[in-house]
Amino acid sequence: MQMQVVNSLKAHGLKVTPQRVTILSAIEKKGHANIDEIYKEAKTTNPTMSLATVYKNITSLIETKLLKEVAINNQKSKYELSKEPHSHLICKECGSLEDIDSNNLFTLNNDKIDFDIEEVELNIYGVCNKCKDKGTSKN
Amino acid sequence: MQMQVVNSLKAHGLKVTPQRVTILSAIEKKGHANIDEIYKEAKTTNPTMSLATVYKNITSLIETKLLKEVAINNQKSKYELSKEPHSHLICKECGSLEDIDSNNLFTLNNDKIDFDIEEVELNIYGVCNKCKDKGTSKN
DNA sequence: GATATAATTAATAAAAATTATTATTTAGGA
DNA sequence: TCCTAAATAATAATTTTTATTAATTATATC
Repeated sequence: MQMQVVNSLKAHGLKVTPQRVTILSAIEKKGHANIDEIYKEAKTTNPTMSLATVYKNITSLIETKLLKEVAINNQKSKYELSKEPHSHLICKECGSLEDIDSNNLFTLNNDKIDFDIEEVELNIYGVCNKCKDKGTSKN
Repeated sequence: MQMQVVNSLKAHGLKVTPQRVTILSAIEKKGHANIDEIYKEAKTTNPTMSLATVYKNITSLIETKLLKEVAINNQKSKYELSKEPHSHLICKECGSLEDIDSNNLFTLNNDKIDFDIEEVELNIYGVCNKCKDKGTSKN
């Protein structure tokens, strides 16, 4: 079995089920995938896998920070294994998504990357000053 | 009527309907809003407005670049009026979204912004080299 | 290794979100 | 003002996501 995936589940306090191993392996194989792609890929290994199981596990895998959601304009969210901070090249034609290293990103001007950039978007997630003052209450 | 909104619609070749004016005004008022928020706000002005109309118009307003989708992890997409390139501060507690100027962003280290940054994400949209070579075919 | 128990799963139903259909209305040009 | 294509409201249909439940299973403890 995928020892890396198994250890990762254990390290995050999740039971090691074949479904979870399959889901994580599917994502690992694909790099990034949306729910349907994960489900389809997972079924090749585990044909009895239920779609609801995929949904439920994606949620808990995100909660335990094993996975990361990548929300994308005009597409269903994709999911990736948690890894070093990085950015994405998202193709507006085919929808493909590719990791890029964020480190040397700001030498991008000199055409080192074969990609027609149409739009650059930086999203900063965190906790706003209101919430910081209020504790953890939702509003 | 909202002259600015009316002119904007005309300039983008869309018919000026009260529904569209209402939708754009609602977004303008809110700054950013998801479908439900737009619908709710729009109904205060136009109580007979149909939800399907909101969906359909959001689509055409995005197609004509009058609106921009902001896909967000763990939330429904929000929509904003097209404007100068900028970034967003997205609160993981309350889900609030605030514009920030991208220009002086990289002096951010020195705590000028009252926001606990947990994650910075830069998404670059465009056309990949494959699609560039292939024309406009989808795959 | 066997057992108890809480968590997980498959199957399914239910709910929520989005898109399609259609008859009617309307915006904008002739 | 009239014509026509586009837009709308109402609704149905579809798609996506979540909840329910009985059966199964992972794992901790013996």
